[in-house]
Amino acid sequence: MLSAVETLRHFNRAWSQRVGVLDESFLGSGRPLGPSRLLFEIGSTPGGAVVRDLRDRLGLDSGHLSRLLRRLESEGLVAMEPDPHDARRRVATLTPDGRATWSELEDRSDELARQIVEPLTERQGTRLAEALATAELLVRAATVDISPVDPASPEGQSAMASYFAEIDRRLESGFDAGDASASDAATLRAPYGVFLLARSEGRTAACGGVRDLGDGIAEIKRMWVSEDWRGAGLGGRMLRELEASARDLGHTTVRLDTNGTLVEAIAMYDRAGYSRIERYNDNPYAQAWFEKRL
Amino acid sequence: MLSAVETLRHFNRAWSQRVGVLDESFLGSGRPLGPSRLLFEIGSTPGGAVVRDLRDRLGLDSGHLSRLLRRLESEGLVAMEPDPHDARRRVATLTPDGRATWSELEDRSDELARQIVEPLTERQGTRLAEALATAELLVRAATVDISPVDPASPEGQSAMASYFAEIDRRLESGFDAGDASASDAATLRAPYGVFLLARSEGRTAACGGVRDLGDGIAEIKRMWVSEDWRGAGLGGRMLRELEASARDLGHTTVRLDTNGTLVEAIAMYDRAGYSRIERYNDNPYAQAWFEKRL
DNA sequence: AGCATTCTCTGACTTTAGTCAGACAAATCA
DNA sequence: TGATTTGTCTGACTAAAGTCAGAGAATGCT
Repeated sequence: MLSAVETLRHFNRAWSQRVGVLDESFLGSGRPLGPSRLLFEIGSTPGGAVVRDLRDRLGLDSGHLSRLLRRLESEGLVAMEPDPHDARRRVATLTPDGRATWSELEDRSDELARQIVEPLTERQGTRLAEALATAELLVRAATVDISPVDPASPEGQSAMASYFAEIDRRLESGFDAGDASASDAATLRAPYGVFLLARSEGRTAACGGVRDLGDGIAEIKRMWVSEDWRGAGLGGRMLRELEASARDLGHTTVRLDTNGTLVEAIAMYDRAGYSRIERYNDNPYAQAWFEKRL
Repeated sequence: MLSAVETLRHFNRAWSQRVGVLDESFLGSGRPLGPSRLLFEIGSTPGGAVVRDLRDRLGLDSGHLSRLLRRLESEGLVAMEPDPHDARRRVATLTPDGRATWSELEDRSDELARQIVEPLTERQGTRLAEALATAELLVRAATVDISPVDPASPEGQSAMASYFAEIDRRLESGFDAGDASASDAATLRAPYGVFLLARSEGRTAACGGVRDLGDGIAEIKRMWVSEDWRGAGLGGRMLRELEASARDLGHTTVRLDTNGTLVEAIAMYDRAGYSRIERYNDNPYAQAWFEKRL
């Protein structure tokens, strides 16, 4: 039996040999690969793509990208206009011609995928799809970027809002956030707290905060994992990151509370080595309280 | 739920973004990508790589490849010498320096894979490895090349030998091939027969033959799937290809016989729409006889 | 208001990658 | 044995990719 690392290397080799190479030759027919990829990326970004983002996503040099854009522009495939919110930025959108070319690329890419799936029986195709979906979820989970953000920033606020919305949906009684997000903005930050965001491809996958309760005790709050990410172990990872942050901030114990409805959360805390303790706060929504020594 | 094609496209995107790109930047540090890949390939070929094979495997133009080799040679990483069996060919082998550089590439590639696996828990790592192994098997199976070969050719003979060896191993009574492979070489070929080989990366994955029994009836013989390929549905695909060949050769019915020990084979014939018939030959090793109208 | 920063773009390159024609030697086929 | 084919190599290119410095406008920060 091969180790996970070896299996991954094997797979990568086989995959890039079969699919990757085909992909390139398919995408870049007529046009060189660079412009094709760029066109594809612009077309896949609803509402037009900011040049800056394209640079990050494709990992291109700014001069290089600029020239590629100019090329697509002169071919009449994309149109550039300044970003209304920030006149330094420029937004690239597809012209009708560009959209047509984009569709061709789409079709070709579909065709390629079909070539792989087609020789398989239906059962095998399903098995393949399941395996790839699992692998994708795990690989994405392994590569999410977890880093601290300002809880008052737009990103932070929007993550917090997602958390409140879910709690409200899941608790029978509903949930009234009140001015919670304002107070969080004050407590979940340095010097004794932190608010972490897990991001993947610019989208928020999970969040969680640490605040100070005094006496070396920290409290984990607002922990939430996006629907798309359930089952990828992201909750566990976030929890570990939060604990590590609490330790770094000088706390020796972490506590947290939760509602009985959130069964997955409770199971996770048990697994992570938390023990149940007596009520330590007056949170009306809490029904279980946990603690773990760091 | 996404279709298999969509899932595959999704996966491909996520994979090449995370692993593929990293891969390139890892492999090609210091040296450009082309020479690195070449060096890697030469080092992964035991006993040195024939230039011709490298060209096929890497899909390079002969002039281009020649120059890349010259470059690695002048850096003292590879040594070229004529192939003793065919003085037109040249064989590239790594020098000690080349082997050291190769190991670095290996390590870096390992390191990359580890970066993906590491953030996962052990259970998740195992799940990922299983998913990738499944996916790899199926993708490989989907992309094997099945084509007719001369049963007397070295490749054909070696496939046949694998078949005989397995039968001998699996039948309690053992199996005496006798002059079977000589007579196969005569019957499993045009105008009324054929011998198909399934190849993947130059290695034989499966084989099977069709011969003429007269009266529009064909017989499928010597069907065999390599150990490495069990469970990938390659047997079923080979069977379908053989039936198609028989049809193309003008036959209207196919028959085959098998030993009772080969239970997977029997199950496959049942699934593929074959019905059991009376003994139609005097094969002493056969215990079950099947037929299917095309 | 002034200074540093961000964003995009152009100019002026260098490196890689890839193509095509043809030379030459060795092997294969008829 | 002579004509073909196969395999490698060089020459002479073109195209694509990528790098680096710096200009100029817009924004953010204090």
